[in-house]
Amino acid sequence: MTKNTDLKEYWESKPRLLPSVSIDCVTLGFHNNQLKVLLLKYKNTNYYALPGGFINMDEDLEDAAQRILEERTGLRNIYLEQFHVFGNKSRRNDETHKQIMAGCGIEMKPNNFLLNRFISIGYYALIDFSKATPSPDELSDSCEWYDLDKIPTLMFDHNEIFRKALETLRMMLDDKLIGFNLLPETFTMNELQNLYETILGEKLVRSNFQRKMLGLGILERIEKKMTGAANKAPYLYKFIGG
Amino acid sequence: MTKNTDLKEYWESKPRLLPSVSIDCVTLGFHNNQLKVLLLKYKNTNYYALPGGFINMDEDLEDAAQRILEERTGLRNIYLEQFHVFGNKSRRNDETHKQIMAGCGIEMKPNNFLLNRFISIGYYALIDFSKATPSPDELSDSCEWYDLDKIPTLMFDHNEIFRKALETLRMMLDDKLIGFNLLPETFTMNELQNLYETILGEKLVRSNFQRKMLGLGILERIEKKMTGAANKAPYLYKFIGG
DNA sequence: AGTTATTGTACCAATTTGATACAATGATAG
DNA sequence: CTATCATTGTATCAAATTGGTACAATAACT
Repeated sequence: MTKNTDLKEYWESKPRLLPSVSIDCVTLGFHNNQLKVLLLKYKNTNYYALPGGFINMDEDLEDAAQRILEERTGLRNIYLEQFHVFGNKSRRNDETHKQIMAGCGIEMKPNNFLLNRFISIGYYALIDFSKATPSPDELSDSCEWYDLDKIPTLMFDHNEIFRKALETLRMMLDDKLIGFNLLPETFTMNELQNLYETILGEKLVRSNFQRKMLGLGILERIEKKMTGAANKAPYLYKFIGG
Repeated sequence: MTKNTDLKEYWESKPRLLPSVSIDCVTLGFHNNQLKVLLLKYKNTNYYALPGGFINMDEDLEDAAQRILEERTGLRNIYLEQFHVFGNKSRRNDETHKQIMAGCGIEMKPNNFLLNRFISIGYYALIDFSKATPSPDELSDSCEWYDLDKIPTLMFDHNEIFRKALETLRMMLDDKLIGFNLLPETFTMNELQNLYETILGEKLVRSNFQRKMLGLGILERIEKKMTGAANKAPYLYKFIGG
């Protein structure tokens, strides 16, 4: 499905989708001590957007979100959490839609289903950066990681959706112990602390952080990690859930 | 709109509604030291349900929830909070729907829009029990308060929706200081404590609770409340938001 | 062997929380 | 009019948690 004629057919003869409802995913990864978010750029436009999609008629909401994210990251069974529904009546914009489709060489008829009103269910996804292989969809020519302080202006209300996701993540971080989803199997205490500091946006005192994490009883100490640096080698830890 | 013919017309010629999306409200009040939830009972059936409704095409989500609740309680500008979207593909049941409509003397055609798949956005509402005047909708013959330990089996997944609402409320109670919405303008510290204990489902130590609440700096002490009981009279407090 | 930077942990002060105690106070009973 | 009673507002102290500093251990480099 790369030729425009195929695309056009695809978008006009969509399989049966749940009307009015879409999903947008705030997909976070952690790399080089930086929190990153996955964004699409639509072909031949300057529109950036969160990865998203629609729900098949015979598909549970959560399954739809998993499917959408698998298509963008290659990963299955992603940690994700619903955080808010965005449902203002004028959150979307017909002109933007038309330009995006035009960028793919598709002319949108006035009765195209995409021009109807949609609400969007926001999910945030926490994934292991090193395992994901981002790939764009049919309408976009890039799907890439962006540092949180370098997020461009996104289409519609996607900046607001992102903001709300981060706010929710911050609130849930201690409560649900979800940070580990952003790290590989094994990690050092320093990496874990950097992750927490990045999400919370504040410095933490090292010794207290270590005490707190070890006190939770959810970390298994694996072995020493010889870094090659001129200092004591840190332990590697593993998350033991439950 | 009380005659069946009118009703039938109403349900078959609905104004333009957002397809696939409904709203269900977990409406809580506090009375006689008991937390209570508002439930409907459909006419001539044994089906109980959370108050709910649909979204008009030109209506924001939040406004729709406010409208639905105003219709059931007579109150405007209710404190409410979105807490989850329930979107399993088989969360609703055609047979149940038909029975409910049949209870109102309406025969549902197979293509009735109500028989399509719907997702439901859950809102919880906290209201001043003494100010609400519950009133049933066209399909139900009662709209009443139920003690939390006397909730009947509800239709579809409404018991699950209720459970999730209460779980969310418990988590948010301290964080967002929302409990005050369940009390009248003025209240005693004892009433406030009873409310907290009921929501959290656990006893709290009186002196510590008082210290904590006063320490928040959001309570204004109004005057003594002479109760007529053989003891020291408590102060009345008022919530000062922000 | 000495230097260096970072790690794991110990330690103490400050703060918060849990639990008990007690004086103050409206009403009632004698 | 005084004694009694139940509940309120507040004080107090111990226990637990958190914030901040210190220090020995150690892997690699000089």
